[in-house]
Amino acid sequence: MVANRAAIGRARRERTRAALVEAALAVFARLGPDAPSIDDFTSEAALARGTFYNFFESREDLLIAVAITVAERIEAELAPLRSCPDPAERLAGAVRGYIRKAASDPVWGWAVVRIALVAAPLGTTMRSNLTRDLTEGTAIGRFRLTSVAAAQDLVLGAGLMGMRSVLVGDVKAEHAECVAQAILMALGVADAADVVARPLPLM
Amino acid sequence: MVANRAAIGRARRERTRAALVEAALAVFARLGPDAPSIDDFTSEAALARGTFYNFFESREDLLIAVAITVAERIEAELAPLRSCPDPAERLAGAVRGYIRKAASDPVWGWAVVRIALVAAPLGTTMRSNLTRDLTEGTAIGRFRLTSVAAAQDLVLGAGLMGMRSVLVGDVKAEHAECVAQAILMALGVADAADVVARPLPLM
DNA sequence: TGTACATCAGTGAACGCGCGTTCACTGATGTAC
DNA sequence: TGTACATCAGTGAACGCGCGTTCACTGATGTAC
Repeated sequence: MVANRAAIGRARRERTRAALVEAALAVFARLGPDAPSIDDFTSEAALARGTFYNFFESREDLLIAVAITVAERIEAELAPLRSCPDPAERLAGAVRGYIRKAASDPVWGWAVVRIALVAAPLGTTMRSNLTRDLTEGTAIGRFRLTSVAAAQDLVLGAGLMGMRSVLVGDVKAEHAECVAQAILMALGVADAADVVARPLPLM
Repeated sequence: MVANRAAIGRARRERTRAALVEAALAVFARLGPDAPSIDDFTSEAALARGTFYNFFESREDLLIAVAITVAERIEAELAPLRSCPDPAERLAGAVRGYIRKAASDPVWGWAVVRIALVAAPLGTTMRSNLTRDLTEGTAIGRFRLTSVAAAQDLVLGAGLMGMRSVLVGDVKAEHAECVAQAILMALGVADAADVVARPLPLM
């Protein structure tokens, strides 16, 4: 019994908060950002309704917390990819990683598909690496683009729809690679097929 | 006073229903598919709340009616495009048409962006012409695809994100053409830039 | 032409459930002596 | 070591508003004579 009361209390609070966020992730994945009630979250987490207000001010607030968690989870898995020198491989790897993770963790996948365009922290995270890869790839002549904004729309839109198809389920196993390859072709990458054939360096 | 009562009543009902659908279009565009209340629709249309139930059974029901209207509106404008012999030009023209219409009619545009993936009639309409163009274009060697499903995801996803960017507003005037060109490149169309440079045959 | 009647689209008050929000309380756990 | 006390995370009953849904009614308009 060395730890003092304050630290123990903080740890307990932190665990409860995490349970609430995890439950909310599942609820948002199932119902989208606007439909769920406060009770949906707390009963999913097996907590009393009043507990919600010990941690969050509004549903919006909780949505942001979920978006941060969802983003952190995939970015951690994709970390090894960031050290790859080829922007084309990094970009394609990220697309493949997101789609593959949607397939292996559908709750996470549905959460992303449902909230990515609504919850700022998630959308921002996805865009930041993308912008870097696009500008660097253009600078070194790896990509040929008419417009960075259009390329962003294409990568993000195709990626999200790719995740969605995998989640709905009527699609073959290499869907992630097919989508990634089509995206690289749009960016003017001649060896798109080769880049996509390489193994993914995941955590 | 030749028309009989029944016909007059039907016409009046039809006008009221149309007003409700039009109001709902604006409300869904503003709030998305799940957030609005019944009162949001009727007060937007300046009708009594009870009137809603004279025409629709549920919000879901109204959403479907809106989706049909939204789809019909753009398909009518794009009708001349369907007689074009080149599937690449048809597909690119549809993408350009959707994005350009989002720019010129933002209420329509936001409605599409918000409900396309949720309301079946709209998504189905968008997919049906797309599938036809993709399979025909592949058959005659105009497109080179690794996967039709991946190409569908790419076109639909990029198109919707392109519309969204135009609606959010931080994008240049030829965004529609840039997105369409990138999509054609993804489909292996060598003369993508030329195809996209041609004038759009709209109604 | 004028009047009395019939129809029915649209109204809005009323009901009651669901849900957001509050807050006095519980009981688990650490601390003092 | 044992007991009394303090803290505070989590509880859940209670309140009341918002909103979905119903339904008796209104009044505009067509029809009969």
